[in-house]
Amino acid sequence: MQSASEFVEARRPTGGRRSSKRDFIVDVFLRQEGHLSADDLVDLIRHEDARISRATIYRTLQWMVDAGIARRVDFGEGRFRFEHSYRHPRHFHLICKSCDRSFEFLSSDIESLLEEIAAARHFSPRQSVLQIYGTCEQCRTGRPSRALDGSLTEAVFARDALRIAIATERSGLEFYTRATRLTKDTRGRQVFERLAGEEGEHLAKLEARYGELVAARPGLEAEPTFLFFKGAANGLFAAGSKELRQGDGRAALLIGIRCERGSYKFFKRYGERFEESEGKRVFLEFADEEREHLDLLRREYRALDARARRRTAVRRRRTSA
Amino acid sequence: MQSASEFVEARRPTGGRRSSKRDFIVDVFLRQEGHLSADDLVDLIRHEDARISRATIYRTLQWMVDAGIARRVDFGEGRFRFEHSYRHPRHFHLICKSCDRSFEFLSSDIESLLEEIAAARHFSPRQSVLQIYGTCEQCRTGRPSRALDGSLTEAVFARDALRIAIATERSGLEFYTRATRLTKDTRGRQVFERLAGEEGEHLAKLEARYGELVAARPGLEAEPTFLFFKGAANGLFAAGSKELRQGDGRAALLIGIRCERGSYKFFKRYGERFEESEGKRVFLEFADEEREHLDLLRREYRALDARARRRTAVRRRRTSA
DNA sequence: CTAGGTGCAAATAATTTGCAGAGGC
DNA sequence: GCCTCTGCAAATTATTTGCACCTAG
Repeated sequence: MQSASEFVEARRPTGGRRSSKRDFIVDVFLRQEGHLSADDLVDLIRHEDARISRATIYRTLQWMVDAGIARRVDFGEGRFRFEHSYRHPRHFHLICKSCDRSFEFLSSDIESLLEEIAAARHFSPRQSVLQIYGTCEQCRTGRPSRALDGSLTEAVFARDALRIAIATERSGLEFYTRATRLTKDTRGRQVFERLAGEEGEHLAKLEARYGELVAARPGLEAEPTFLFFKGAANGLFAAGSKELRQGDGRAALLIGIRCERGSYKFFKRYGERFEESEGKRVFLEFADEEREHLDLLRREYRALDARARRRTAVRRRRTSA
Repeated sequence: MQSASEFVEARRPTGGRRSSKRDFIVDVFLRQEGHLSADDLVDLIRHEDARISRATIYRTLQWMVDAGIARRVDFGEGRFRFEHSYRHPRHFHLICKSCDRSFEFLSSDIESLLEEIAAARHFSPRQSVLQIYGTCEQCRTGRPSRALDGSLTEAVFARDALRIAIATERSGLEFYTRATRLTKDTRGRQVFERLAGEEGEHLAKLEARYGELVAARPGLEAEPTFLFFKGAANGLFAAGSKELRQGDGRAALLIGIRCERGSYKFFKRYGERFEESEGKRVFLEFADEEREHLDLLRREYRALDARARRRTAVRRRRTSA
C-alpha cells in the first residue's frame, strides 16, 4: 500500500523546487483528519514548532490543491476548508448546522443520474458538489451519532464496494440458477450451469475478501454506510430473472447479455473514476469478471443463433424440395 | 396568480417597520433574473436612481433571505450571490467554469435518494445544495446553448410536472387496460374497466391543460428539461403491468394498490415540498386523483376478499358436513 | 548563478458593525 | 417618542500580492 510520502512524491509537479517548509506543512496537513481552514492549519503549524508565514500556508494549500493532494471544500461559511485526498476517496457531505460537524457519503445512483442530466443538457461535468444541510442525530436526540471515523474512510469505501459486488454476484447467481432450471436447450443450459458455477465460486472469493477486510479492522462493519447504492447495476439481474421464460435458451442468453453488459459498464466506469484504492480495485476486478461472462454469453449466443439459422435453412430446403 | 407585491407582503415579517428604501431595493431585486452579487445589486440601484448605502443593500439582502424572498447561493467564487424565489422554484445548478453562466435543473429521483440517504444516516435534512461544475455546450462547441429563460422557469416547471403526470397517467391507463383484459372475475374486471375509463378521461384533461400551457407561451416546449424524473413514480405501473397474471382479480387489485400508493405518495410528498406554483398544483391535484383510485381499489379488494373468504367457509362447512 | 520559495507588510475584497441621525407608527 | 432603519466610515475576516531576501539545484 502507498505511504503518505509516496503519495506526495507521485504528485509533486515537475519543474518546482523542493523546500523543507513546504514539506513540513504538507506533512502536518496529511496527518490531520477532517476539514481544516487555512487558519486551523496555521495554528497546527505554530503548535508543532515552526514560525511559518501565513502567506506560505496559503501558497502551500494552493500548491496541494493543484497537485491533487488536497481538495478545497466550501461549506458556505465565507471561507474555504481543505481536506487531503490521501486514502480518502472523493465524496459528498451531510453538514450539521447545529454542531458544524460534517459527515461524508457517496451514492453511485446519484452520480449516474448526475451524468445523465449533464448529458441531457449537453454539459461536460468536471466535478460535482453535493451538500445536505440539516441537523445530525446527536444534536437532535442527544444520542452520540456515528461520525464515520476518518482514518477508516478508505476501508469503509472498500467494504461498501465489496458489499455492492457481493450483492450483484448473488443476484447474478440467482439469475443463472433460474436460467439453468428453465432452459430446455442443452447447450444453452450448459452455459448457464457453467456461469452459475463461476458466480458461486467468485461469490465465495468475494465473501472471503470481505471477511478478511472486516477482521483486520475492529468496528469496520458497524461504521455507517459511506457508499450508497440501490442496484444501479445489481438490480439488473433481478429484473432479468423475472423476464426469463420457460425453455427459450436464446432469449435467456440475450437477457443475460443485457444484464452482464449493464453490470460491466457500471463497475468499469464507476471504478475508473476513483483514486487508487482497495475499493477501486474491487470495482475494476469485478468489471473484468463481468466482461468475461459477457464475452462468453455473446459467443454462445452467436453459436446458438447460427445453429438455429442453419436448421431453418435446412427445413426450408426440405420444404421447397 | 400572485403578483410580486403580494408575494412580498405575504412574507413581510411582523414587528418590523416599513421603509421606502427597502421596498425600492426589493422591487429592483425582484425585477431581475439570474444570480446577483451584492455588488450587482448596488450597481442596479445606482443606475435606477437612488443613492442607497452599500450597508443597506447588504442588510436588505439578509432581510430578504430571512423572509424567504431571496435565496443565497454560493458558486465558490469567494462571495455570495442571490436569487429571488418569486415564481422561481428551488433548484440545483450546472455551472460553466468557462463562461461563468449557470443553468438550473431539478431531479425528483435525486431528491428521493437524498432523503433516503439522510434517513439512513439519521440526519434531518433542511436544504440541499447540488452543483455540477464543468463546461457548457456553447463554450465547448460554439453552438449557442439553450440557457433556460429565467422568466419562463415557473412555466417550464409546470410543463415538466404535467409531463410527469401525463407519463404516469399513460402508464396507469396501460396497466388498467391490461388488467381488464386479463381479469376473469367479473367484479374485479369492472373495477379495472372503470379505472381505465377514469385514467383515460383524466389523461385527456391533463393533455388539454398541457396544450393550453404551451400555447400561451411561445417556445415553451423547446426549453430544455428543468425537472428530471425517471419514473420515481410512473415506473411503478409499468413494473406492475408486467406482474399481472391471467385471471386473478385479487392479485391484480393488490398490484394496483401498490402502484397507486407509490404514485400517490410520490406526488403528495413531492408536491407538498414546493412553493405555491402551477407545478405544485399539478402534483397535488394528481395526488388527489391517485388517492381516490387507491381508496376505490382498497374498498374493492376488501369486498372481493370477504366474498372469497365466505365461499371458502361455505365450502368447508359442506365438506365437514 | 538563478528560478523558485519565503516573510512581512500592505493591498484587496466582501461583508459587518458602531454610532449618530432620519423616519414610520 | 420610541424603536427601527439608514448612512457613513471604520472594522473585520479571509485571502492575495509586491518586494526584498533566501536557498536548492
